[in-house]
Amino acid sequence: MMANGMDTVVQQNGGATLGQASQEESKTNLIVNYLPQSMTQDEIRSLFSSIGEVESCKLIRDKLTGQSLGYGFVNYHRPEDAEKAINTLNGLRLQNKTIKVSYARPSSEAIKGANLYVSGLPKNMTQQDLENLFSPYGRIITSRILCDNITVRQFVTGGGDYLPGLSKGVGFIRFDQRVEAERAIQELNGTIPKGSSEPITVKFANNPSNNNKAIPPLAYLAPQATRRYGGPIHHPTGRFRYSPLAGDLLANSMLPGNAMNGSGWCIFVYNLAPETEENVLWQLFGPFGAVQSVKVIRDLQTNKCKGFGFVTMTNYDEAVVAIQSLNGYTLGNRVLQVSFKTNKSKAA
DNA sequence: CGACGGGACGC
DNA sequence: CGACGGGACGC
Repeated sequence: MMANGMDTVVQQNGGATLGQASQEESKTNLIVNYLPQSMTQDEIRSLFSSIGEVESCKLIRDKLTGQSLGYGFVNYHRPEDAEKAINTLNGLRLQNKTIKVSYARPSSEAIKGANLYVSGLPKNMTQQDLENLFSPYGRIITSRILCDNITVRQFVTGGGDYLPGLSKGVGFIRFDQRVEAERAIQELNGTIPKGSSEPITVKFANNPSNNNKAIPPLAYLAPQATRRYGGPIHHPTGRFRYSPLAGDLLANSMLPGNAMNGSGWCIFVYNLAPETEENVLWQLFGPFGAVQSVKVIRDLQTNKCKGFGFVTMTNYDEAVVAIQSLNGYTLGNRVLQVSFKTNKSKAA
C-alpha cells in the first residue's frame, strides 16, 4: 500500500519557508522511515553503503532511553547514489517493517508539528479520498487510515492494493508546513464530507514522544514469541520440514563453529547471478530478521559476482528460518543454495 | 558440473 | 462516545 504509491517526493519549497539562508534542498540527503526497532546505525550504514559511498548516517534515538525512534538520515556524496537508493531501497521489507526512503526536507521550524489527527471519517473513505479532501490546503507528506485488522498485510504487486481491515474512521495527515495544517483545521474541522452524515474532527496529532503509555519495565519478556515471517517471495513449497528444532540442526552439523563470528551468524549463499548486487541479498534476507551486513563476492577483474555471497544475521533462530526458507528458492532461473558458512577456502 | 570474502589488535 | 500511525526532519 505504502511502498510504491504515495511516496511522491517532489522537492519544492516555494519560498514559503522563513529565511534559513539559502535552503537548497540537498539531492544527497535522505530520510529513512519505518526502520525496524532493532536496527542499529551501523546496520543502516551497511545497507545504504551497498548503493554508494555514504557521507554520513544518523539513526535518531530517544535522548533518554536511547531507543531507536525508527527513522534516520543518510547523506551520500553523490546525488546519483541518493537517487538509486530511493529507487532500490524504498519499500524494502526488513523484519516486520517496510522501510521508506525519500529525500530529506531541509530542516526547519516550519515543518514541525504539521501532523493532523482526523476522526469521524466515513468508514468507506479510502486513503485516496482522505488525501483528496486535504490536498487543497497543502502538500501532503503522508496519510493513513487506521484499520481494525492488523494481521492481514498483503502486498499486491501491481498496485491494486486492497484494504485488509475495516476502517476505524480515524486517520492521520502530515503536511509539509505547519501553516498548511493550521489552515486545514480551520477549513475542515467540524465539516461534513460529501456523502457522509457526521462531521469530522481535525486537530493536531499527539506528539509521539509524549504518549508514553505507562513505563514498560518488562523489556526482557519473550522478545519475539511469534513473529510473522513473510518473505517477499513465495517460499519453495517442496522442501518443507516439519518441526525443525534447533537441536536437530545442531545435531546435523548444520552449525559449523565459524558461522558465528562474535556477533552474528554468517550465512553462505550460492548460485547468485553475475549481475547480483547487495540489495538483492537485503531483499532476500531482510524479511526474516535482523541483518547486520551482506556481501556479494566479485571477481576483481570483471567486477561480476562470482556466484556467491555472505549474509550475517544477528539471531540464530531467524538465521535458521531464513536458511530453511531460502535454500532451494528459485531466484531468476537459478536455484539458490543457502546454509551456514563453513570454513572452506582455497587455503583450507 | 561448479561451492565459503576480506580486513583485522582497535579507547 | 472516543479513537492516536509504522516513533517522520537531526533526542
